[in-house]
Amino acid sequence: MDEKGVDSIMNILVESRIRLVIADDHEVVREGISAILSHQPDMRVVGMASTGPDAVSLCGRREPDVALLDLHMPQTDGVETIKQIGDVSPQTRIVVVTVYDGDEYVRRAIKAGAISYVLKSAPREDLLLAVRKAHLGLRHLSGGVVDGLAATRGEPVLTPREREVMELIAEGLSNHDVAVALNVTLRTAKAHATSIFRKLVVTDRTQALRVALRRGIVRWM
Amino acid sequence: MDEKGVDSIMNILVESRIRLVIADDHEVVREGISAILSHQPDMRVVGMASTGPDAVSLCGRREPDVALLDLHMPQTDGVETIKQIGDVSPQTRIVVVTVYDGDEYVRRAIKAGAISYVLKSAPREDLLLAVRKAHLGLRHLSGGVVDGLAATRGEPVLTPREREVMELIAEGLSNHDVAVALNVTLRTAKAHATSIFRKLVVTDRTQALRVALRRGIVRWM
DNA sequence: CGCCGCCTCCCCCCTTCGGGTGATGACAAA
DNA sequence: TTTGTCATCACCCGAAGGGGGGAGGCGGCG
Repeated sequence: MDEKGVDSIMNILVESRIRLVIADDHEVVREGISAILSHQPDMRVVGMASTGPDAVSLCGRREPDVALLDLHMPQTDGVETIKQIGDVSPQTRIVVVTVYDGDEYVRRAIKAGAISYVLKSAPREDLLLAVRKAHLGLRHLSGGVVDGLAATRGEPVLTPREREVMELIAEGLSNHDVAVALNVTLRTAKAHATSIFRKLVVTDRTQALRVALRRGIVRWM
Repeated sequence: MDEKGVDSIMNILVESRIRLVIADDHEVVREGISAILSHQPDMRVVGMASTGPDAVSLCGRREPDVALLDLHMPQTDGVETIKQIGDVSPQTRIVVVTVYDGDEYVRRAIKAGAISYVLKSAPREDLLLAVRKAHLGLRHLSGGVVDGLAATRGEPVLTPREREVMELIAEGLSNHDVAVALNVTLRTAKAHATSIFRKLVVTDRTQALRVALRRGIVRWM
């Protein structure tokens, strides 16, 4: 093979690399993911962002094959960001990379359009596999995530109204204040609370807050 | 200057680099910190660990100038790890690198022997500055951390017993169960709870849990 | 020494919470 | 249509939570 042939093959290889965008508010994490991925011969990081809106506009401009996205960024609703990226760059597969393994986070992210969910604590193989599978349109979930989902499978899910009440409880509101906030009577607020406690298998609002935080039913800051 | 001269100067430079150990349970974070620091001409990463005990033994073997330590690692008490590193490698300066900005975390880490406290969300300059200052024995705190400490300065501090009660409350125990757990009467448990609520400026245990989590008075998982 | 903070316990009082049980209308799926 | 879920509201009632005040022992500290 002559020089030209090698060159064109090289070009094809470079051009066919998986084009990646990384979005995370922690610089060390961006650098870490970038360091791991950009050493892969079949991958290429084409942009990084540190906020949700930046990530959206970046994906709109670069239209990457895969976007790695942290759900938790300041002034950013992770789920909303996923949807917006889907709007501006429909062919981009979104891999959520985060520390949260609450099953509600996973559920919502997947529902919003994310194809995969990888934990920051996962080994790098997991991350690499998720990216490559995502590029092929295949779903991939970190081990811990799958366990979490399996453990809660079949468990009752909070209704929208109940989740709303749960969020107010998580903010420290009493049943009375919840009732006022939602423009319902105290009885109704209590009924929702009781239903929530039953579903979360707890006996009071403090325990409910614990479970809701762990499960990702309410977000923390 | 001849070749040999250049070589020996290079050797001196390399040998005089700040020797670093990185401990974090998230591989992407380890890689990120490593990527940022190892590109600095005056720094050199001599080891990485992913658990507290590993970090301790690693510091014992390598005796680095600076150890970057995440407070939150599985099966690991961050404060205890700091103390142990101080024991096995007294000349190592410990820089805590973490996501938590609760002032109690900072207080405890500093008290246990950490010289600095940097947030993962801080810009890389902050991290680099902290490492260089730590090497010189100078304290450095991330901006957000300083604010957090300033905001709570002069505020009442929970007594040891109160913190103990707060932790039980955070685990979802009722006043009665707290009393049983601590082998005191219900009145005493309630008295502690009341005192805690007054100090945290809240009206009930659910709000107390919120504040305690945010302030780092109790740890989450 | 006296003072103060901490921990312990006690009293009374009222509010809030949570369980049990039941009911209504709305709306959607089968 | 029947069935089911959801959201709303209701009653009773015991348990728990929380505020107020007070008090004794104990240890540190000026």
